[in-house]
Amino acid sequence: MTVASDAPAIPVTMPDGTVREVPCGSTCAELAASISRGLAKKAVGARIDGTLRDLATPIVGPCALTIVTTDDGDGLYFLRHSMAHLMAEAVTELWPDTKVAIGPVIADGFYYDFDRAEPFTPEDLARIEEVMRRHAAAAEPIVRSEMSREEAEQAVRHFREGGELYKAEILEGILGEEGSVVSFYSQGAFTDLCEGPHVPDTGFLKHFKLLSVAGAYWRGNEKNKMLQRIYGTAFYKPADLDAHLQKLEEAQKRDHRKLGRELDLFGVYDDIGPGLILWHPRGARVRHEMETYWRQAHYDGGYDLVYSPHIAKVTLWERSGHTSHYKDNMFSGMDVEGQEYLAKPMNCPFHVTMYKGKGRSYRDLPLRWAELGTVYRYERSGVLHGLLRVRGFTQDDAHLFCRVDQLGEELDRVVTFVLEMLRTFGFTKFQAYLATRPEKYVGEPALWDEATAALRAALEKHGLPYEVDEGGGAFYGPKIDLKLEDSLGRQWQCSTVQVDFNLPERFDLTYKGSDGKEHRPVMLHRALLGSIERFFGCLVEHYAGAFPLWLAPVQVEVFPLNEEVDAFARDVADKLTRAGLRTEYRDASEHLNSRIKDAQRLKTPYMFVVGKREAEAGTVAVRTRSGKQSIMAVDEAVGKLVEEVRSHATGLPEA
RNA sequence: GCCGAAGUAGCUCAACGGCAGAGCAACGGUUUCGUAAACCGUAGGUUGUGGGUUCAAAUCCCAUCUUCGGCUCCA
Repeated sequence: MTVASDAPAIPVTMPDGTVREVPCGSTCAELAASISRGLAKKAVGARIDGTLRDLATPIVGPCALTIVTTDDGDGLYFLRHSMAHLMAEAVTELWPDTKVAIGPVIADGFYYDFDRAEPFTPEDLARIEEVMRRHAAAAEPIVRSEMSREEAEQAVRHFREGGELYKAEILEGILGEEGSVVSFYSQGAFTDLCEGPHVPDTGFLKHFKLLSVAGAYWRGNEKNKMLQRIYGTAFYKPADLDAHLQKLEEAQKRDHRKLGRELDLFGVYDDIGPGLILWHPRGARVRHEMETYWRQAHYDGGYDLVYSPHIAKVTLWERSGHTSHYKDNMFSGMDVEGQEYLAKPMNCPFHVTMYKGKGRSYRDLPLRWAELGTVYRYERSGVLHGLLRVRGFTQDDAHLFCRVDQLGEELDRVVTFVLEMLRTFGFTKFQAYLATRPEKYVGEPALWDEATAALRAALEKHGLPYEVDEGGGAFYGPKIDLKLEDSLGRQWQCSTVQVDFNLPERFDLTYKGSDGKEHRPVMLHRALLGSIERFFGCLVEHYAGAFPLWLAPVQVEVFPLNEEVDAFARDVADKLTRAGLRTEYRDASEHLNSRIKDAQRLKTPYMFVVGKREAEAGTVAVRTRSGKQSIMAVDEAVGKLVEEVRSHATGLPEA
C-alpha cells in the first residue's frame, strides 16, 4: 500500500458482503490485489456504489466495491472502450490530419468516427490493426487526468485552433452541464477527451478485429457532415473472438436474401423496381400456409376478415391526415378522370370508412376487422434491405372498435393473440417496448392513463420483459411494440399494438349507447406479424431456410430406387398426397444420389426412398434433411408426418 | 437521400487495354444406380444501362440504374 499509515480508515463493503476498513485514498487496484492474487490479475476495473470506475480510482469515502474482471460483461465494456481509443491512437498516428469525433462501445464491439478527406480502404484497416497491435504489445499505461473549469475552457480554444471541432463541441456541451467533471485519458502520445472508464493499460487489448468502414453523420443528424466510422470487435480470450467471428459467418449463411435465391423463394427485379418483391412459387407456398393459419386463427379469435383496395381518392387521405403528416412516405398520385388517387400506405382509413358505412350500436362493439392489406410506402433508396425493408408489403393488420369499458379486455386479448401467433411460428425471443404519452397528444389524459395501464397489465400478465419508452408513444395513443431478434442480433419490429384516440375524432366515429346518446368509440390498430414480407424474412433466417414441416414448400419427396418399384413408390406418393401432404415424386431416371442432393439443397424435410426391400415389406426408408434414416411402415410414416403438421412442430428446442 | 464498395452465363467466380472462360444448373443422349455431386455431349453473355477516351474497352473516364456495408428513417 502506498497510502500513508495515518490516513483515516473508511468502511468499504467488499464484493463478498463483508465490510472492511481501508485507508482513505487506497485505490481499487490495491484492494483488488488484496482480495486475491488470481482475481487481481484479471481485474480491469471496479464498480463503486454501482458506477463503473477505473481500477486506479482512489476510494475516498464509505462505499460498496465490486471488482470488474475480464470474465464479466462489464469487463468487456472496459475492454472495448479502450479498444476504441487504441484505434484512434493508431489512426491519428498513421494520418495525423485526421480529426476524431466519438468512439463508444456497442452491442458486439466498438466503433470510432473519424473525419478524414480520404476514404479508409480495407488495406488501411489492416495497417491500422498492425499499428494497434504494436501499441498493445507495448502495454502503454492508460492514464486519467481531470481538468479544472478554467483549463477546460482553455482546452476548448485549443481544440478550435487545432481544428478538432468535434472535441471542442463535445467539451462545450460538458461544460454546459452543472457540476460536470472534465476528464482526459492518455496512452502513449494519444490523448482523448473521455469520461472513462478504461482498462489499466493497452496490454489488455490483444484479441480484436476491425470489421468494416461506413459513413455516419456527426451526432446522427443527416444535416451534419458525414464522418467515416470504423467498426471493430474485441474479446479477452482468443476463443471468444473466434466464436464471435464464426457467428458472423454463420449469420451470413443464414441471410434471407442468400437463402431466398438458393431456395428459390422470392426475387427482386430491376424491371419491377427496388423494394418490390416477386414471390416465387416455393416462397408463395410458404406464404400461403402462413396466411391460411393466420386467417383461421382470426376467425377462431372472434375477428371478421375484410378486403380493401390498393388506391383511394386523395380526399380520404386528407381527412385521415396522411397527406399532411405522411406525404413524404407516399407514392405520388395518379390522375383518374380529373380525380387524384393515391396508393395506400396504411389500411386504417378504409376500415374507418367501413365503420361509418352505417349506424353502430353499443351492442355491435367490439368490432374486430382484420385484413392482409398490401400497402405502398416510399422508403428512401438507401434503406431497402431484402424482405426486411421494402416499398410494397402486406400488413397483417386489424382495427378494433370498442367502448371505453371494453378497452382493457380487448388489449389483453390482443397481447395473448400476439404471443400465441409468434410462438406458433417458433419465435420465443422478443423484447417488448411500452411507449407512453408524448408532450404533444390528442385525447383525454385520463383515457391515456387508462389505456397505458391496460397495456402494462397485459404485458405483466404474460410475464413479458418490457422497457418503457417514456413519452415515445404516437401523438394519437400509447402502444406496445414487439421486436424479434434475427440471426445477426439485429432487432426487427414486427408486432405492434396501438391505441388511437385520433382517427375516431377525425372521422367523427360514433355509436348509439344504451342511453340513446351518441358516443365515441376507441380504436385499436394492431399487427401480429407486422408485415408478411418482413416476418417471412425473419422466419427464413430463424430456421436457416429449413422451414418446419407445416410451412415447408415441399414436405416430402418420394424416390423409387429403380423402375421396378415405380408402381409401389407412386402408391406411397398418392397416399401422402391424399393425406394432405405436399409431395413431390422423382422417378429413377436420375441417380438416387443426385435426387437426395437436390432435396438436401432445398431443405425438404423428408425423403422417402423405396427399393425392392421396401416394396416387398410395405415400408419406406425415411430420410430427414438432417440425415437421419429409419425404416417405417408406409401408413405409420404418413401418420407421423400428418401429426407433425397438425401440431405445428417447429423442430427447434423449446426456449 | 447521404458516405463507401460492387455489378461478367440462371448461380459461384476467372480474365483487369489486345479473340470473354471454368464449375454447377439447363438441354440431348448413355446409365437403373441403396442415401449429399454417374458418364459423354450441346447450348448459353452487345460484360447492368447510356455516353466518352483509344487503332482496340469487361478492363480507363463521366453519367445513370441496381445491389451490398452503414448513417438517418421505419412494419
